[in-house]
Amino acid sequence: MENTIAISIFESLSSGVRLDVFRLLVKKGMEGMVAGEIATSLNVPPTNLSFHLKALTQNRLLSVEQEGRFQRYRANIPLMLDLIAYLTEECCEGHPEKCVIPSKN
Amino acid sequence: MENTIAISIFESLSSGVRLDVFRLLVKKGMEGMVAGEIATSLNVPPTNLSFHLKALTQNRLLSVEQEGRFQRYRANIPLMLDLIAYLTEECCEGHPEKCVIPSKN
DNA sequence: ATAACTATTCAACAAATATTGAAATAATGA
DNA sequence: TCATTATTTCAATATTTGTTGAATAGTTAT
Repeated sequence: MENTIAISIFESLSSGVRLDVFRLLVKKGMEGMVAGEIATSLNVPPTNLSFHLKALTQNRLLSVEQEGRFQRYRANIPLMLDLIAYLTEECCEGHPEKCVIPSKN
Repeated sequence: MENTIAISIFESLSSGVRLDVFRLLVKKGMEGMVAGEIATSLNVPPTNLSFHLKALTQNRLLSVEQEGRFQRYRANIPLMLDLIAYLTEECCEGHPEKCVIPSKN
C-alpha cells in the first residue's frame, strides 16, 4: 500500500462520525445500508452524513451502489485488511518477535 | 478498545509527518530513536516534530524515555495491535466468512 | 405533469490543526 | 560558571476540516 493511500484512510477514520459509519457498515457486511438508514441509525443530519460518506467513498473505504432512489453503502473490508498489513509490515527490522512492550510513558 | 481511544489513534496517524514517525519507529522496534535523529531522518524542523511527537505520545502511540539530554521515542506496538482487533471485531455480524469483496465503487 | 421522497451540492460560517521562528528549559562538558 | 547541545513551549498565523440550512438533482408513484 502506498503511503498516501494509508494517510487518506487514517484521515477517513479520524472523525467520530466517519468511524461510526465505517464500523456500522463493517458489521452489516455485504448487506450494507442505504444513506437514510445510516443517518437515522447514527442520528446525523443527512447533509452532514453525505459529506462524510463522500469522503469515505473517495478514499475507497466504502463502495456505493444505486438502488432505485436509494444509495446503498458497503464497507470495503479488503482495503481495511490491506491497511492492517501495511501497518505491521517491516515491524522491528523484520524481526517481529522483538516487538516487546514498552510500558513506560 | 474505547471508541474515543480509537479515534485519537486514527487522528494521530492521519498526518503525514506523524505516520512517517510512527512507521519509522515501528521499524526500529525496541531500539527506538531520539528526537534529533527522527528530525534529521525525516527532514522535519525540530519545533514542528516536537509538536507531532507530543500528539503521538499523548495518544500513547509512542513512549518516551529520557536519556541524558536526549529523548528516546519508541512505538507502542501492542496498542497498534489492539487497534487492529478493534477494527475487525464484529465483522459481518459475527460471520466474517461473509466478508466478500465489494469491488465496485 | 406533479407531488413526494432520497440524497447530494453549495455557500457561509465555525472550529480544529499545522507550521514557524523566537524564547525558554534542561542536561552536559569545558 | 559559562558555553554548548537537545528539545520543548509559546504566540502568531496559515491552512484544513466540519457543520448547517437552503437549493438542487434524480427517482418513483399518482
